[in-house]
Amino acid sequence: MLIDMDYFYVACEELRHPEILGRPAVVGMYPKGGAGRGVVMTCNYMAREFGIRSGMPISMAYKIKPDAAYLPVDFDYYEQISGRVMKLLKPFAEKFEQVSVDEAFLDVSGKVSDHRDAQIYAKRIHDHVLSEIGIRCSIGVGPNKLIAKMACEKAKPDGIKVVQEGEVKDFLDGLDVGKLYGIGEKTSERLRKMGYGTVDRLAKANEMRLMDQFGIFGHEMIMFANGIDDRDVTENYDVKSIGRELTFEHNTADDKEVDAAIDRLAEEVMREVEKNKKSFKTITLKLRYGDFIEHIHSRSVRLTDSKSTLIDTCKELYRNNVDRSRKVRKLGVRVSNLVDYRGQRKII
DNA sequence: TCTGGGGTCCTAGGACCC
DNA sequence: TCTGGGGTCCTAGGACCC
Repeated sequence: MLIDMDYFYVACEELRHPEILGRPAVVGMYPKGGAGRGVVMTCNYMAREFGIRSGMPISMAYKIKPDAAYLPVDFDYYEQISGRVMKLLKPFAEKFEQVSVDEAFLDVSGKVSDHRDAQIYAKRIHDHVLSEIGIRCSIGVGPNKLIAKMACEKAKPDGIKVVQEGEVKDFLDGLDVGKLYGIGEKTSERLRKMGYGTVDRLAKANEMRLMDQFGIFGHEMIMFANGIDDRDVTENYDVKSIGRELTFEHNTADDKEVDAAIDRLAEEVMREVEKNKKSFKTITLKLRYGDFIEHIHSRSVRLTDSKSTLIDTCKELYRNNVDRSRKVRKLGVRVSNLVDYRGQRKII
């Protein structure tokens, strides 16, 4: 089962701002009355009726619907609600895997006997979340993660869709390849050019030809196109990297401004690193220039948990690599190669 | 209309070691 | 004189997902 909260961020805002209920509403990064440089993160279905979509520049949404409710993102608040939802969901599953703030896989293989049973079980979960938290969700049920996930897409909003083993082929046939999980814009364009525009065509594709073009991914795509997915629902997930980024209000070439941003980002990264009790080895600085081209610069150091090492390394990476002929739009700081930090002992 | 931020995984070349 | 194969780690870039 894949359970996905409907328009989660806006739904959270509706909980604490009931006055926006019944209005088109948008949660976005830096809304600033439509003047900010952010995008729509989530919008409710009323806003979607006007053509507003997540990922759309907030300025565009504002032109379409200036009188919608625009709210700034508050990740801490959404995570708090998310924690309550996940705690409610967990007992319904034999194995439970949270995949994002608003999504989780539940292995319920031993809890239900057939598809009717699954439908009833899913409805119980849906109603429980609605009554306890006040948020609606959509639920997809299938023989594996891939089908559950894609069934959930069909179920949205506020619905339940069960796809049985024998229905998988019918469910996938005729679907655009871009709808298949893991196949985005670039890959679907390439597949279309090769004559594999639909999932059923991809399912029967020449494997050698696909692997020649895409490597192991070519094999995986064919498996997915045939509805085959043997990924397990994995309970204990370990974070692999921690990062923070920010977009400047105006593109900049000012070292003082960049340094201040590095200080801030490093501060937040370290807070998260400490919360997760990790040390790190690799430091990555990301630069996006005014022309939208991104570059990353990284360096591995001795295993450390020191904020000053993080800050100094980032500033060095910046000075050694920045292209002075362009201005910087966005800056990112990330640490990876994480190792569990053991107790109070300093790692030398 | 002008484009966010949090992540994961894969690839490929080069350095280095045995 | 010209030359191996296996493996790991590092860096940079890119696709994708939510």
